[in-house]
Amino acid sequence: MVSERRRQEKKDRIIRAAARVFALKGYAGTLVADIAAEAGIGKGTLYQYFSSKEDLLFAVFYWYMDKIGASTMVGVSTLTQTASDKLTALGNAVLQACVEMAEMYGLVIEFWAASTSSKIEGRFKEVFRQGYGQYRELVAALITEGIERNEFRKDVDPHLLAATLVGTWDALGLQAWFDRDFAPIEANESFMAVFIAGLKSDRCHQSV
Amino acid sequence: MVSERRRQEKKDRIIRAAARVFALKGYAGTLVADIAAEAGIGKGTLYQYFSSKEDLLFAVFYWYMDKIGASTMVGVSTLTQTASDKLTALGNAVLQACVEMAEMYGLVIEFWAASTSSKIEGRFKEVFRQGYGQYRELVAALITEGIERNEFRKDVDPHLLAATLVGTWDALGLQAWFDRDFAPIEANESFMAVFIAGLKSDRCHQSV
Amino acid sequence: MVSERRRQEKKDRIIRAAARVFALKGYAGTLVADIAAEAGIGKGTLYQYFSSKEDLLFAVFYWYMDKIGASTMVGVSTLTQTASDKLTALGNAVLQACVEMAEMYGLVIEFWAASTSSKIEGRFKEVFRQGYGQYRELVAALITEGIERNEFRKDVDPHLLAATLVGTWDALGLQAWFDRDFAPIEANESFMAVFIAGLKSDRCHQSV
Amino acid sequence: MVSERRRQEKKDRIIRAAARVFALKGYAGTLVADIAAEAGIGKGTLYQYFSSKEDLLFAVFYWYMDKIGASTMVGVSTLTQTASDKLTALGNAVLQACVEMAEMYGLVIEFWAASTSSKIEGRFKEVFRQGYGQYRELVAALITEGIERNEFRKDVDPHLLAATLVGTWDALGLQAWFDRDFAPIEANESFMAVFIAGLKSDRCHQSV
DNA sequence: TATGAATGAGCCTTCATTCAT
DNA sequence: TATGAATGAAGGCTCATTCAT
Repeated sequence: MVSERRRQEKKDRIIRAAARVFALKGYAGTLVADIAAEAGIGKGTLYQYFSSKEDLLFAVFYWYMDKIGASTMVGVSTLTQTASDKLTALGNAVLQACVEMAEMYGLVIEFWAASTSSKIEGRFKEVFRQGYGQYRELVAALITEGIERNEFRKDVDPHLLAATLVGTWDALGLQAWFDRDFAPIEANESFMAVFIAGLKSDRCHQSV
Repeated sequence: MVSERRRQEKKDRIIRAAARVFALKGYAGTLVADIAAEAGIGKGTLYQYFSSKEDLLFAVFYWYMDKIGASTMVGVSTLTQTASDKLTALGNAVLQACVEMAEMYGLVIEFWAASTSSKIEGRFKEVFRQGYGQYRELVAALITEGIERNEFRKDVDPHLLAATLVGTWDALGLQAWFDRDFAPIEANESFMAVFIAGLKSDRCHQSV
Repeated sequence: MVSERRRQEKKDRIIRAAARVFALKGYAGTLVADIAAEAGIGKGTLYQYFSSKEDLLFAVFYWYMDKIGASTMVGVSTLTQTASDKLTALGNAVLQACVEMAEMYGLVIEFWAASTSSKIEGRFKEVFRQGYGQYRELVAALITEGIERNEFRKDVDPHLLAATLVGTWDALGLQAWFDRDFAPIEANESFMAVFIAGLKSDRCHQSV
Repeated sequence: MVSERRRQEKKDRIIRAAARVFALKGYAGTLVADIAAEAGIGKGTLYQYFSSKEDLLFAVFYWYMDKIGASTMVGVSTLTQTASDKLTALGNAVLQACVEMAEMYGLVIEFWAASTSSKIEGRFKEVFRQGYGQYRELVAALITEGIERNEFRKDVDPHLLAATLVGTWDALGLQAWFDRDFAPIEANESFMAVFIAGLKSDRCHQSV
């Protein structure tokens, strides 16, 4: 029996190969043979590590969510002072990850599409919900922090805004994937300048 | 030969049936037989109106874009005074359309996913680009209008912001589809309050 | 929709084609494509009538049991006078059916083999049991009739003997299939002469 | 190189393991991995002793024929006086072997089924023919002996009867395998009482 | 024109066999 | 020698499309 470590490494290699192919051709458009070829292994070998094409999609999904989560968390953990800066930096970090994995973004769409297919809906939706949930919590916490620090106006609902912000970043990532000329970070900075100004505006008005 | 009018009516009926089924089961998960059954016709008949399943997806796509466009335009055409109000109202109109066609939103994902499939990528991407382009133009025009009316600060890039705003609304619609408890219009109003405050904030600062 | 009658006719044609191929090549050795070719239809068509290869094996099984049952019953229903004659004639009728369907006998072995495969064991075994059960009942009834008519000795167990007789005929059929030079009917007449003499022997001894 | 003896022992162990698994799951239903596991060796090791799965089936077949033959011969060699007793005892010995190896009987069916598969038909059929041939010869010899000893009537064909008797015992064995509640030896004694009475009946009639 | 029975290309998956260790 | 990971040929089944009615 080979070491568990070797096995896991091979699984990872297959997952990354599958991620590339799924992202490029979509789930339905991908042949198991394509993935095997991309991973440099035989078709049968793949089935020693994953029980089905669908199972492999799940594995790619979890891997991707982890990866994105890690990028985001790294971005956050290295944040500095003000809530404003943290928010902007968080968005940029997420979008930076999107840009760096541009060719992977197609995956997200495949995941959404897969969550439509009734058979597997449940498994995907739940993890999606959790992933986005954590993410939104993080953003909401930063907004709340800003409010408590008297940086932001007090009459906003952190959770509603967080949901929207997360959506915005998602959409910028999507757009960057769709149109490689689009610069999502630039757009985000431009946007955040306005948005954060809005978050601070109440203090401004109060000061008037 | 039946009248061209009758033929078009039947095509529409098939398109709407296909839209429902695609939205529910996804493109890959949909059988041509499902669509025929939903449309109340025979499988063979369908091929007298559309040359292939893919062709039908295109038809649904065009139909959907038109429909969304119309909703949006209706929303815009009934707008009132200030650019701020117009922007908020436009977003709400779009989201209202999303909510009303909630069960159709799955289509958008299918369209995105389809645009990944290399075979048909081109056709979709172009129409997508055009649709979103028009939409962004509209939003950018409203922002420009606000700037010119001295309603908004002058140091923003209307096109960048427009791209972001459109993305935000898209994302809220997606989230509403994904989580039926999510209230996108409420979220949008909360968000737009902040965002528009930000757009006006420069004037505020200037006035200080 | 075609008439139910046409559909049933086609099903029968497929079943007979499948029976020929299964008998010739065995279940495992048979390709679905072989059966389709033998039936003169496309592979896909077969699946409009049977949900799987295994399902088709069941259909062949039921068809075969019916057919054998019918032959047997016909043989019995036209029987004449004495229980001795009836028994011999029944055996001959069964073996006659075996000879006529010689190329089908392989099926029986496939059925037995299939009943080993755990997945389907239950379905087969039960019908087998019933089929053989009826058959044995019939033979036992004839022996009982012979006893009551004072044709046969009274100290025999009709059911035990019936089980054995049925087995004997089965085995002669098997042997005839295995070795085309073997004449099962001749063997059966030779055997039944002795066996029936044995059944009558007690009376003979008594008469001494 | 290990001793030839060790090698043969290991081969035997594999054969017995294969026999158990083939009998339980059938040839087609058995994975080579199952056999290896049952034999407590690796899959690859198996191929150092047998060149293929089919080859292993042949080995099991020869092993089984030997084993059955041995049982039978043991039964015969310990037989006593009269031909009647010898015949009954032989049948009982065979059936006793069947009962003792009940879980192995499935093998016989697999062998029959395998002999249907055109690829290997020849090899099996020949050995089957030989095995059954020897067996029938033995029975025919006993019947002839009975005739010569004036124990049995003279107007019977020993070979035809022998073929039938062997078939009967085979069928009783099959039935015992199929229905574990069936008592083949009891059935055989009941049957042989009648059959041997029939074989003696001519003398009776002559004496009248 | 409308139908759905017929079709077969295409693809996922299995598993006997090989081979590097 | 022993192993089990790797392999890919083979085959069951699906489903978009065609076609006879």
